[in-house]
Amino acid sequence: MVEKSASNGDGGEANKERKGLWSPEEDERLYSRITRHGVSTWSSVAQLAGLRRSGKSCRLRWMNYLRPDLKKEPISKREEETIIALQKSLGNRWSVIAGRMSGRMDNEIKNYWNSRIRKRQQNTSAGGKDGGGFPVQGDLLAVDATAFELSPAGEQKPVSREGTTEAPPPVPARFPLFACQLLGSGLDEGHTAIANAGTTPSTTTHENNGAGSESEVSVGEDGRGDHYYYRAGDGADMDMVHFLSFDDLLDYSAGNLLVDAWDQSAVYCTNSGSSAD
DNA sequence: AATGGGCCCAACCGCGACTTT
DNA sequence: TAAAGTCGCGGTTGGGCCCAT
Repeated sequence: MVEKSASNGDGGEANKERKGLWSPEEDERLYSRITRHGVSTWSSVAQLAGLRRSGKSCRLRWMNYLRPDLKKEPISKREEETIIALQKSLGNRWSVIAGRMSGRMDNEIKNYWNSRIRKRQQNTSAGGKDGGGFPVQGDLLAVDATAFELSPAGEQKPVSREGTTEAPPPVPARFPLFACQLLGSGLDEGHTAIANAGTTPSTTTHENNGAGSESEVSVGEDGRGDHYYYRAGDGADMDMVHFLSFDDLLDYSAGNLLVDAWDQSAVYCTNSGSSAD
């Protein structure tokens, strides 16, 4: 499908639209054009930059490759966990998932999912797990997607992804959100705690997407400042939980909550009812 | 060193949604 | 209100790289 441009050379038909891989010169033209003049419409960008590319192609190139805020490094384990969690909750809504991750584009996430995670999932299923074959212990379980769409007092306005200079929304000192990831066995799939914790310690309920039931948990500071503990009301079933600081959840450069922030260092055992270091 | 297979990723396509005229 | 233009999304493809043989 990807037609490796036979007419790459300038000696080709002048009006023919180019396809295939982008040359460094084309990248430079597009980058310069957008950084200096912004984007009115993508088709005009192509014209004004002197590119024989469709507006669509220009948009894709900018969004997936040239944008200065894109992360170039490989997707981390944390990001992978985030992708898994959000895909489970949101399905293949890659643009929405990408919108919740800093510096990643839908295409990249989609490719990552299709080439690695999905295959691993298939392998896991083939390996004897029934049903979804997913998740496995340690994975983030079924985040309630709506929990990540909290819009505190309308502070989160949509942010254009089109390379505009629009200022990000104001940053509250603390975001009233807390989340934790279950690491151990004992709870049904779907347990993820997302709690309002404007005043701590507080008590709230945790979501149970799988079974639909709720039980009470307590939420409070762990004494280190930014981390919060999570304890099931019955205090018996949960082996380990995984904590996030509020700050970790935020990524205001993207104007969205950042879920890619599981704090690997903050794992606590609560089986005995006491948090451990 | 050659080659074949698998994997990764860039980029295209089709289509629906949205905006403008 | 309808038509045309544009954008954005998800699915898919195929070239190139890497690794095992």
